[in-house]
Amino acid sequence: MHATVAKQLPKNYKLVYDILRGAGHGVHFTMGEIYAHARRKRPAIGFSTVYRGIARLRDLGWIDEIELPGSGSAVYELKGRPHAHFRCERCGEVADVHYQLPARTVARLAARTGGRIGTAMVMLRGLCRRCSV
Amino acid sequence: MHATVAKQLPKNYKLVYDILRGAGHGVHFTMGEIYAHARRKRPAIGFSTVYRGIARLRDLGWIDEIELPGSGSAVYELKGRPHAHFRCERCGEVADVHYQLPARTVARLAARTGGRIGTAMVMLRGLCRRCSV
DNA sequence: TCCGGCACTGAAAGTCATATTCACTATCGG
DNA sequence: CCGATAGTGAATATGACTTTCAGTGCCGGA
Repeated sequence: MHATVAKQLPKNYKLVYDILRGAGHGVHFTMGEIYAHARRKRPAIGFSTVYRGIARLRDLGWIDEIELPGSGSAVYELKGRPHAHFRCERCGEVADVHYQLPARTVARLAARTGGRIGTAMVMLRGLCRRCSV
Repeated sequence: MHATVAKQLPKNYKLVYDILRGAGHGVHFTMGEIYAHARRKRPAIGFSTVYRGIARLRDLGWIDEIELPGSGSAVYELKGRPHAHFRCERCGEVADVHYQLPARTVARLAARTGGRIGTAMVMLRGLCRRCSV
């Protein structure tokens, strides 16, 4: 994986990346949660550094930033294949859903709008299994 | 339509609704734009009143609030049938796209997550026709 | 080894779009 | 006319980023 390149990252940014990588795919963190984890490993680290680390990793394409409509804050996860997200309106939990709009559908929509579609995101909202009981 | 019920709205909320209704379907406004329009019609109106008007109309289900991932602010439009949104990454324009996830697909995803899916939103991002030249 | 520079850092301050609080005021059923 | 309730504008608070500032550290070249 990115190991060899990762070595060139400033150590604090690497620390941030390791938090996400350690959790694995499908685990989501808010900026605040990542900061909390980072402080546990390196108490003197500042919020700005974690923030800049996230920004760098996102720009490098190593992590995905998911903007949750209506939640006020974004969540981050290890870069993976495109997928949809489900957010429970009661507990706020965010779960990955293995689904993406068929390429054919996206192409059809692009033709209809006359522009170029870069990304298509699907956001599902409702009650998760636990909260819907 | 809602005419009879609309009469019961406080006049300032009705003013806000009329701005959206006057523009028709498929036209999007940010909170700030709505406030600007409102002031033109009633210069003494306060931001809070417009804000509360929007909140009320949204709760009544007369307008839709669309949270645009990564845009920092939501846009509002007259309530209509469910549809997807396309946002140009260059000019920021938001356009309606007549498409919604097939009910069958949503049902299949709900079964897979084990929860209940209330809404499914599709957000497309890319370059609009004018910006993609 | 010593130096110049640029990347990296933490704390603090700034931004921006809402949300909420406060002290009235207008309205409506009696 | 009255009291309760809803509506109002100004001001303030909030939350999540985002940028600025004043160093610090590290690296390649002389």
